[in-house]
Amino acid sequence: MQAAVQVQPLLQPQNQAPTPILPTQALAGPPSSASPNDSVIVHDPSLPPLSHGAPPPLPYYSTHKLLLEAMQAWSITHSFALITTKSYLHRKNQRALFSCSCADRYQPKLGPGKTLYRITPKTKRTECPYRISALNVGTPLDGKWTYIAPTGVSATHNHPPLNPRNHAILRAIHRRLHPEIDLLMEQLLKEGMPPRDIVKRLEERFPECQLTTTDVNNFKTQFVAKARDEAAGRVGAPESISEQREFMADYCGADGEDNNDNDDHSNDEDSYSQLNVADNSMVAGEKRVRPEDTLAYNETNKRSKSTPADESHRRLEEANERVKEAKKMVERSIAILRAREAEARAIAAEVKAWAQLK
DNA sequence: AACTGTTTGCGCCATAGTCC
DNA sequence: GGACTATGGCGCAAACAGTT
Repeated sequence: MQAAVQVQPLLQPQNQAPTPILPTQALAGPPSSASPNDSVIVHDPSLPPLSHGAPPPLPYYSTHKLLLEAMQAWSITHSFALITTKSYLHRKNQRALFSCSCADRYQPKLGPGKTLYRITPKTKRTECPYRISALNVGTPLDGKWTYIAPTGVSATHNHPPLNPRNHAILRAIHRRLHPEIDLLMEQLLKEGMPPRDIVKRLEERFPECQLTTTDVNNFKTQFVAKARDEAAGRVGAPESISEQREFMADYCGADGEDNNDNDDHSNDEDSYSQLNVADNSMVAGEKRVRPEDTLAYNETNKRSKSTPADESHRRLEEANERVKEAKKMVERSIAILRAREAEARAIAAEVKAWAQLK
């Protein structure tokens, strides 16, 4: 079993010159009289001024995701959120671009008569130029992720401080950094507590996250679906493709994808179909299954079948194998969850330490 | 070859509508 | 007024296309 990803120790201080902190007053925001319905980005005078410039020097991290989490922990204390907008290879080095969550431009939809229109005026996108380049100065296997301090316009925001109360990404980041929030929410839901009471309880325990009853209801929807799947016997396998790949990367020590660019993909079609027929849950190297592939496989499989008794025996063995795999996955999932909780606590401690140093 | 932009699909979340 | 549900916006990453 591969060891859980560890936060790398600080190898050396950042050698970039610290970015000058620009005036902390945010650029022109909506007028203070604007109602929440007029604009989503509403300036809340109770919030601290929006930070510009670079985060404090951070230790190296083994993955860009861990670096992002550390930066997110820093950003939410400065009333904005960072998201990954790009992840790519640059001269054999892995790089990623972290942007302010308001960075994107809202893309109007094409309406009747080919006229562009806005479906919703409630977009949180302001084309904010704030961005940070992250790069891996180590190897893909032994990552040493760090960042390049933003300068000039890239170090500024074009919107007021964000309030978690009306900015879902901030709340989502809080939840990611504090897995206890989800655990407590699950526990209270199991006890049958109504959403508004759950919100009150969570606010007492995690005042900074500012959850809403909608968050609780959305969590409840997932929670109920998960419980239904478990009752139906679908346990262990992560749901999304990215989770699946991440899970298998941790589980198998690989990235769940074909690492070798020169791999022969000629058998891919077969593997897609076999995965679909053999197991409804997702497995390593999961690829989406096209209906036509399933039909083609079923036809092929029908022709190659031996006696019904042999077939039943084979299916029983396969089923037993799948049960064993599912059990391993559940154990591994629990281990990963515990490791991530520890990471989140370590990151939070680092952020606190930086805040105190400041 | 390296880099950047666009498209696509999945899942999470917000909102509006409905019901109690 | 609050809970619940359906629907659509948006974050994110991968794949692909286009450009330098």
